Amino acid sequence: MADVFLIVDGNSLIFRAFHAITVLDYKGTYTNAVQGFFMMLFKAVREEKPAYCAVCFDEHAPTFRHAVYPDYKAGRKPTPEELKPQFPLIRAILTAMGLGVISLAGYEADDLLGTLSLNANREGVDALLLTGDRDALQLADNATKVLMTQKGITQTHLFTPDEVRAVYGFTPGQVTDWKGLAGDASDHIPGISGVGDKTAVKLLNAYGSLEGVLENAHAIEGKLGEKIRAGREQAVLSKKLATIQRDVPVRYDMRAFTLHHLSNALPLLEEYGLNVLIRQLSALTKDAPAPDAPPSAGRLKTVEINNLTAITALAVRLEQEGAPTALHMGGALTLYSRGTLYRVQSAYDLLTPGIEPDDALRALTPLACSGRLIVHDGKAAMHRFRKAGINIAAPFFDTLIAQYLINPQERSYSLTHFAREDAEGVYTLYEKQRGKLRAEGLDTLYYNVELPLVKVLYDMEREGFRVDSAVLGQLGQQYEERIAALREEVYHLTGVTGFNLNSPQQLGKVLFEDLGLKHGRKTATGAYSTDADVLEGLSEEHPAIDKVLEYRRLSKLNGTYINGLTRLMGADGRVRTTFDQTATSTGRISSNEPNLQNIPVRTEAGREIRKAFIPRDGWFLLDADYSQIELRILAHLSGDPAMLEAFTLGQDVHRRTASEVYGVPLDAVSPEMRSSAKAVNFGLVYGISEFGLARNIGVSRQEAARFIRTYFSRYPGVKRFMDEAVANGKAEGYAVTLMGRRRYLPELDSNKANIIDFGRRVAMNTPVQGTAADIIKLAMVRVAQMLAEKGFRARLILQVHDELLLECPPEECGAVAVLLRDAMENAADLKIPLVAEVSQGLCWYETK
DNA sequence: TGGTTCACG
DNA sequence: ACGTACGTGAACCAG
Repeated sequence: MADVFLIVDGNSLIFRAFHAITVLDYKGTYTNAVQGFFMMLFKAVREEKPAYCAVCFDEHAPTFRHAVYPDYKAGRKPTPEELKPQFPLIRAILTAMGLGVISLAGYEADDLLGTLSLNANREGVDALLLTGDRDALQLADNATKVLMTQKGITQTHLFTPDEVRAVYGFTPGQVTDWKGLAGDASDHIPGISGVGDKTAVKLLNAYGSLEGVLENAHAIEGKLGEKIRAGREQAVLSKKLATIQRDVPVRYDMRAFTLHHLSNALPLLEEYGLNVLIRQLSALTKDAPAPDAPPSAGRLKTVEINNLTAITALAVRLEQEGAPTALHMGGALTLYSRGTLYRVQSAYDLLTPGIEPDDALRALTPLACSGRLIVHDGKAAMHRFRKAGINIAAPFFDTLIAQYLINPQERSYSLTHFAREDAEGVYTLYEKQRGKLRAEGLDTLYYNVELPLVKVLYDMEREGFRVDSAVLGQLGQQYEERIAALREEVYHLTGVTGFNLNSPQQLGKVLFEDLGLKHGRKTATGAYSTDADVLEGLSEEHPAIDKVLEYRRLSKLNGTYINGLTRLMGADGRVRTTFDQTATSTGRISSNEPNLQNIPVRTEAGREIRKAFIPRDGWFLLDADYSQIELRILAHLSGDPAMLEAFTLGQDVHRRTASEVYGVPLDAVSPEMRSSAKAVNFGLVYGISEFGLARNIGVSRQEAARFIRTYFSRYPGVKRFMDEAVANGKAEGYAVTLMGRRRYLPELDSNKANIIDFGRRVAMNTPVQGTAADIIKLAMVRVAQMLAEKGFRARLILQVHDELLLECPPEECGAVAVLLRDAMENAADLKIPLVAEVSQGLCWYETK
């Protein structure tokens, strides 16, 4: 048996539903038509089990129609106020369900029914038309049946051609003739006045068609004959009005309108308190086959945007007040300017001048919930919709993220730099980027990692991190007391009172002029450097130095972390960072307002601050850390045998390096040797330079150079990798990560040695740091997906480059810890294992 | 606004 | 003879 395509006359059913069901008022929102409409739809789905389903809507082009037929449907009553807002809601629910929502300017729903059914038949698919409009009976044939609504909302009558004949006494082909003669008051088709249903049937039986009747009108006697002759023109026009067009130029993809995603609308139904529908839908989907694919990255690649008939692109530009300034929908452009939304062309009645921005966004719910949203900065759009009370789907395509992948080093990614600042611009940009991503091998990274990450980060931003302000306050008080004491000590010890210790300039003057200490480096601007490195070198020279260093450390902690964090705490006791997915040249994510990626940990005084970062009551924090991920990546990328072996054997990699470089057995490595070796390993990751290494471990440049030479003789694979990274960067013009992320290296073509050297270090560092970024991003997407799939309540709340933090209810901790570790360790398949360590605690301090 | 410093990976 | 370890963000000062 052929598949069935259920095609619904939306307008007809909605009006019927509205009048059939007593008006319901749910928190000020009328939903009676919504409920009635979906009850009818569900019944048809339940009984007829269609494979595909689309709902068609009228979309008038008033000027055109009125010019041709001035009196056309002039008597139509205006849509009741309580019904108007239910149209967009119904479209939103349908779209969320993944069903077709089809309309085209200048065409009525029945023309779309005629076209869609004919197209389906041509593909060997049967059509079932659900409508209350008897015009549709003309479409009945062997492959198209009509399910006509009767009284109320539950009774329907199934019409085949035979059934039409049995009930009405004429064939489907004669429906238009019949309408031409008898008219249809409900559809405002005049027909011939004085000719009713019965008479029309008799006339058709006698003469076959309207034309037959008119040709023989002269022979019809009496008053009837007069009326027919007088109504000739009316009749011809009426027949024309009743004739359904079957060649509407509408574009859509029937096969995309499966019934596998109906339950995606449950959140929306819940939001409007449509409990009856929730129950019916649950029953309906219980024994339905499983969806063909979860809503994941895979689906994103297969959806063809050109086949969509609904709105396809939306640009939301967020200004300071957060109002959208330009909205664009499926070829129709609407502009929002100074409090007024101007409609150029629109499918939505809600988009009229004077509308509130939030209402405009609500009108766009169908698109936003459809998973077909193309937007510049999807995460911001998700937040903006959420502010209007709407939870939208993850973006189908994010031009901001695409632009970042194409070149992660732009100064700014604001839309104006890349496209016209409206949705048409966004759409055009999308089309260009799609090809570019594919051409540059960035497809997989984009669709499997960066794009799905947008929603993961959105959820993390919404979640936030609970902070105990009492702990923070207490700590702040301790810091401040100590800071005040230190300030006085410095004034006393230096003999200079009242200068600003926070001013490097003033401090430099006191230390290097007043006290005459010998200055170290100078800064780029020629001032005395007073940074910690320099001061530590002077520690023995003057007792004030150590006090200054401690003052600096505590001021930092108090200013940035105690005061800064307190300022940014929400009313619910949580801080919410903003993750920036386009901030770094290497692929890392950054965090700001507040930056939660630089909360102190290295010193005990600072680490205390982590005691203020806590889970919600009764829950735990889970903290998962990659162990030495960058060195593991370096080992993988270089293939160096000694380095690979260190990780294969599970050795302490810095100790192994020391053993190699100093030529001593592993157990003969002293802490100092290990420390120097560790600095070398860091240096390698950063793109080694003798100068940098020398400065970092405090040896001469010559010694550092010898150190590096020795290292490379022990790790020739690493040496080869570094040389090749630079050579490849020079040849290709960019550095590349394991997953294909690029960073361009114009520095290598500079004629300044220092710039070229910088380019060389970047060429060496980017593949390492960038690959680590690729890997943890993929792990985040997988963790989020697995938590959702398994229905865990645990959620991601923070990423710190090689570390993931989750908030987790106690009963899930064991299972989630395992899931986390697995996801992180299997996010990439390297020549050596990736290792992630998970710990659990009641504050961030405890998880270390 | 840019410079300096310092918190993190 | 340069100026440098790679990648960030925030606070503060100076102009």
